[in-house]
Amino acid sequence: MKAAGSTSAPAAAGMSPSGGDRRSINPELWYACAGPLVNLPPVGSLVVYFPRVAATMLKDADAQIPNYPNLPWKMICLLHSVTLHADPETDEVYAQMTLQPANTGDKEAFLASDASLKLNRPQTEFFCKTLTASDTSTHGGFSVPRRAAEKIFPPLDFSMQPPAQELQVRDLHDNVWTFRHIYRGQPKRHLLTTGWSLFVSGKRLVAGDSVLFIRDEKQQLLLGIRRANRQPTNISSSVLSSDSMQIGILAAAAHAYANHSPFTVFYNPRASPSEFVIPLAKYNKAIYSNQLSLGMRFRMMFETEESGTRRYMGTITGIGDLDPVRWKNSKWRNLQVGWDESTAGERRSRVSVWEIEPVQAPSSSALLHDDSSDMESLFKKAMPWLGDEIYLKDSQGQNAGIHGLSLPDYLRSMTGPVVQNYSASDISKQLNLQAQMLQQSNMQFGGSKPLLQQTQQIDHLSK
Amino acid sequence: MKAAGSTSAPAAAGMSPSGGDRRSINPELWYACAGPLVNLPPVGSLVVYFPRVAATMLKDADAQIPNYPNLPWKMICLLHSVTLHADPETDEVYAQMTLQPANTGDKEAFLASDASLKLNRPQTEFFCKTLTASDTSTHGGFSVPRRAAEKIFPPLDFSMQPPAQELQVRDLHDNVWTFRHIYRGQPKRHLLTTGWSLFVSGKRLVAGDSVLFIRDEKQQLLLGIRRANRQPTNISSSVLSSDSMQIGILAAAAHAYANHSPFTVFYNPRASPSEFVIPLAKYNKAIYSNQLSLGMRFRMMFETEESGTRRYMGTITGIGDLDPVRWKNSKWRNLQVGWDESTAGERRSRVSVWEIEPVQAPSSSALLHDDSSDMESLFKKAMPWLGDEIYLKDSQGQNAGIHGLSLPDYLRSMTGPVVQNYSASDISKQLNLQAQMLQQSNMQFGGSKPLLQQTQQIDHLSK
DNA sequence: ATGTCGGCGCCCCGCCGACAA
DNA sequence: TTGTCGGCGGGGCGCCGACAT
Repeated sequence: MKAAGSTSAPAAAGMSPSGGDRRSINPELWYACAGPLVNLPPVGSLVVYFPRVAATMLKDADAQIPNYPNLPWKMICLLHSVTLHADPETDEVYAQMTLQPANTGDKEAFLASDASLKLNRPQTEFFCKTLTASDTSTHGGFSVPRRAAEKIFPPLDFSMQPPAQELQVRDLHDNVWTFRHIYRGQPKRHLLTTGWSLFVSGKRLVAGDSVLFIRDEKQQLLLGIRRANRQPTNISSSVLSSDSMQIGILAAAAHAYANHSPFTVFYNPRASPSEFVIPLAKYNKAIYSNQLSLGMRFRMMFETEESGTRRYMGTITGIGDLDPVRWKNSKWRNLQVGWDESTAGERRSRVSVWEIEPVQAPSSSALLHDDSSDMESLFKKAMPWLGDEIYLKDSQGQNAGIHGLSLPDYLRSMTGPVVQNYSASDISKQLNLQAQMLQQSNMQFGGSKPLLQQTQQIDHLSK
Repeated sequence: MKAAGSTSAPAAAGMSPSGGDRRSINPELWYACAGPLVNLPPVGSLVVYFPRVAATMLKDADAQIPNYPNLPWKMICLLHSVTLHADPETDEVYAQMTLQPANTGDKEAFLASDASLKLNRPQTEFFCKTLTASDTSTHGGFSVPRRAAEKIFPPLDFSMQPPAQELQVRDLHDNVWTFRHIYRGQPKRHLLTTGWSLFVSGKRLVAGDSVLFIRDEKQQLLLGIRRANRQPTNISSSVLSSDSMQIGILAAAAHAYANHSPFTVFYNPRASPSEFVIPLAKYNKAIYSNQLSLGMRFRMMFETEESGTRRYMGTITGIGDLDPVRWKNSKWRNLQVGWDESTAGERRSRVSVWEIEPVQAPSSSALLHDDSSDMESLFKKAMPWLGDEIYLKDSQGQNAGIHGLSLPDYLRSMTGPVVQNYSASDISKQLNLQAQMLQQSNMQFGGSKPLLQQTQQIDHLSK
């Protein structure tokens, strides 16, 4: 019974080449690796792209690079495509997005942008564990947290002594890893033994890195990794100076902006401290409906140790551009904040408006007690972003207003032929934002009626 | 005697952290890894930079990238600095160069460029071996070629049975590797045993990769690696699209060209099929003194399997730009050639003028039998590049001539105060090219007299 | 519930000469 | 001269429960 090595598990545990090299990444696994806060905008929607933020992600200093005066701080773009990737060496996940500078006159795209406000990332059963020294040493296997094993792994046959099974798990590149899953020890516990050390050495995992198992819709087991935050590996190696990379990002954006031509950006959710591609509707909503003031309370979502989420509360302590000269009117991270639970530099001291959720004083709402009577001001209050700065030619800080799309036009566009592609309930979901805000405005148009009809009525009234 | 494992070699063989992380790369080792043909121009010299070639190295296709009409095909630049690097992950060697667009009026720099025509890379005792399956398997050690061991390693004490010693070898990052060097077997041979497999796995070497040992001037052993040509790992991963990288290279060059500001380029000698930074004197000499014609015979240097050099002979079969439209007048690889020993696609079918050595018909020389009598035409023949296209504003193909530097001025500049920093013999070496050519022109100014004096005499005569 | 450790069996790493190319 | 192999000895990989937290 002590014959430890006499396991009948196949010796062929380990990586298998698995044919298709360029197969597409499993989105559920990609999102799981990217973390709970990541939510890519859908293809076909409008987004706000911050080229200078993207450039800054590479390298903070502003050395000998041109400043591209004709490149605006933000560009409104149509998101043509999103491709999910994983670095074959490191398994680092990243997304490739094709953007094209666009007019907000693209009605369908604007609706899609609104639609993206609902969470459209796949929600999958998963668990994530940070590897301990024991997990990564060559001395033993992987200790599976009890809840995790019961939730994700196929149930063991407890009539066996000890209960054990072989798990086949695919990684981001569709390589199959084989592990022996056994329930043993005193007290009893779930362990991955045979095959585990090959995985650790193959992926070059060290204590502090995380491993993550999910069960997809077909009950297949998948696994991904998240490396601990190491020192940011010097990007500028062997090919291109980081200066040239910054210039490349800025020049590519400037060229695309001037020609309305498509271009490509890369987004690495775990390496980038912040996003530089934001759904247009999310941006507009935040900019125009959050009444900002010093001392205002807000909540903001953060990722927890084990890939969960939790909200922290904070207070706005300052409003102003990060750098008054170079970042004038960028509106990116222009809020200075303090946190209720402050373990000093743990959380960022600057955030962007669209990252926070304002905390409403529960007793009163400015909108509720507003005595406006004419429809137009009601609209302005309900969808205030429609009036200002919806187009992108504001690189110098002046708002330019909507080009070629009046307020009634925009509303009519929502009921035009394009919208007919959506079912009424789809529209209802996509316009969820407006619906909530309209209802907040105390406009009694029919309670729970589909919003499409509401909008049609509004359209008529506003003529 | 069969006690194989009872070796007294320390078990601590392997990598040592070795403190200083950012210590500078050993130039001898760097050049050895770079290959026998690589010869970086010296700091302070003038070079010709081909921005579009540098961009093309990344990616061949010309997708959505702007064409930068104001960016010339070649830029004459002052080489401010050269830093040698090695990728910490792969040990791939590369160089970082700071360039600044310059006038050829910089006399000192022009001289330095001439000086660079002599081989200034360190010549070091070394050997290079391509690893066999046995060398990289876990079954055994490394079989050292006899000549190599005798030339590079410290001599063994052959009174021992068997003769053996411990070798301490530093890699590019100054990590120390310890190997047991033993002379044994029947027939006798040199082997590296203990410590070798740690090196192979640590560097992730596979059969086909090469390892390279050198003994530097202080009798220290150093080692480097050259990986076999694998498929070019997709550059555009996780940070930047290859489009943006191309744009970055072009825009950085264009910006620097417009502002005469310094910029940075990276040169990877083993990944780049060709150089895009050429000493100005080498370029000019090739362009203006090689009388090109169809059918002309030439020789060209190639790297051999084991890091040696050999010349192949070929014939010019065509003269013309690579792409008549996009690459008009680029002069880069504008020669179509055939090779005497042709194993089909083994050698490139297109080369640049400065890569080849024309084969002179030994019986006659156009210069020798020329009957020109006036000095000016003699100069034109001796240093023909002085008259034409020495400055860089020829992006559209027209030559622009020297700006602000007449022929006598240029010659006088060679004897001006700046030159006083060099000793007479230094100058003699640096002007080696001109010396040879002047002598070819049959100008009898004093035979072996230092060239500085020759030039002064010329300067007087030309007034 | 789970991280670390001592115990220990056996796999395979790695050193050896034989042999052939 | 040097690439590959069979032989084989022992170090360490890796499976086990004990024990602590």
